Amino acid sequence: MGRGKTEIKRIENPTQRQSTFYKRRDGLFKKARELSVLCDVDLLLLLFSSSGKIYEYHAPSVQSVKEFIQKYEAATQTTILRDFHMERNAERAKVEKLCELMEKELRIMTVDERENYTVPSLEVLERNLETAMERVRKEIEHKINEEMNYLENMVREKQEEGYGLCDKLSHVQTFNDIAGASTSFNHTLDLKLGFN
Amino acid sequence: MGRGKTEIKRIENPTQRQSTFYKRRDGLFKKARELSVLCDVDLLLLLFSSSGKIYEYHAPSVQSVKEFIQKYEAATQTTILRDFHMERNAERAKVEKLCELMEKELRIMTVDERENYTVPSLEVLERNLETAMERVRKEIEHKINEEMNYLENMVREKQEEGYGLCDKLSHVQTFNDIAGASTSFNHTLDLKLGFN
DNA sequence: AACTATTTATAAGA
DNA sequence: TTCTTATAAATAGTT
Repeated sequence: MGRGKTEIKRIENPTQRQSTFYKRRDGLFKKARELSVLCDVDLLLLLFSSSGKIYEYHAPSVQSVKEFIQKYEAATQTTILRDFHMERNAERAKVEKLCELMEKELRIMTVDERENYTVPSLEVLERNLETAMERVRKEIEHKINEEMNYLENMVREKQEEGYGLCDKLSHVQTFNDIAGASTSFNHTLDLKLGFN
Repeated sequence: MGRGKTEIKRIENPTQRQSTFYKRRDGLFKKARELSVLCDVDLLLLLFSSSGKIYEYHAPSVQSVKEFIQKYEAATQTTILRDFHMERNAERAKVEKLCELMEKELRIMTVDERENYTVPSLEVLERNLETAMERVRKEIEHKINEEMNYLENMVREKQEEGYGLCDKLSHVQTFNDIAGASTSFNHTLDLKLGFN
């Protein structure tokens, strides 16, 4: 368009570049708006001019940049989320195993070192240890479940909004069966182990 | 443009809307590219078609959506992206805290119940306990690090396979900075706690 | 910022 | 979808 054909390469003259920037930026924003209105498209356009200024446009249907990007993330980062889940589950299993082993070792230790204790005293000790471990394990499980539910809900929400990955190659991965979830971490560790 | 003037309002006929979408989407992406090249602009364009497909364009100078968003975050003082790393670290810290608390509680317990033990015996016990906890903590740290490395490698691999979002218009998102990672799980828990 | 000669985008039709 | 083409729209060069 215009009085001469323009080659698409960086305009070296700063004045001309600036002038072209304004005109084309306005043109681009206008086109973006038209597309979003005509075709019912959710759209976000962010740009930094060469001088570092930010300009942004988002479709009327889009509430905020943040909202939009999070949608985008949900649609594209499913893989990462899934891995995150798997990792988390593995980690959880490991922590549980650790706890079991700790319990075991500690029990052995206590028995070994207490030959002269009375049986009732040993029983009390053992019961206390068991209670403690039970609580610890429950607490861990609880926290992990919370976290899982949180993540699951987040993903489901995004999904229900109808966002998916494009075309044949990238499919949204449904998490329904991946289980997974995450803690809201709103609990203070309460590990009073019941010995007092 | 075209054979008739078009009013800018939602096109109700789905066929026509789809057709217009393709044409204008291509036009918009072209304009975006031209602007970024001509005027040296960092630019990101993301859109969801009404059917939920994602299309994206970012200027050649932009490595990835993530990188761009981080720049945007820095420039606007906002937080948009979920930080899986930080979440992971937070969780790890919590597990460590758990372990510490367990250690503490168990130590209190042992002391409480052993008034008639000799001091050297108590010291041995305490030393053992400490060694055990040290190992447990190291083991956890080690496994988590392994896991992180694994994920990191996996993500890098995927990237190199040229994994991308849709067609010519959508660019592969580079995950360079998403870091991440995960364990290869090739270790057997070796938690001989050193009491034997 | 404005003005236009031109180029470019695209609506409608095939 | 994709192509063709008449026409509307964008904009380069200029003031």
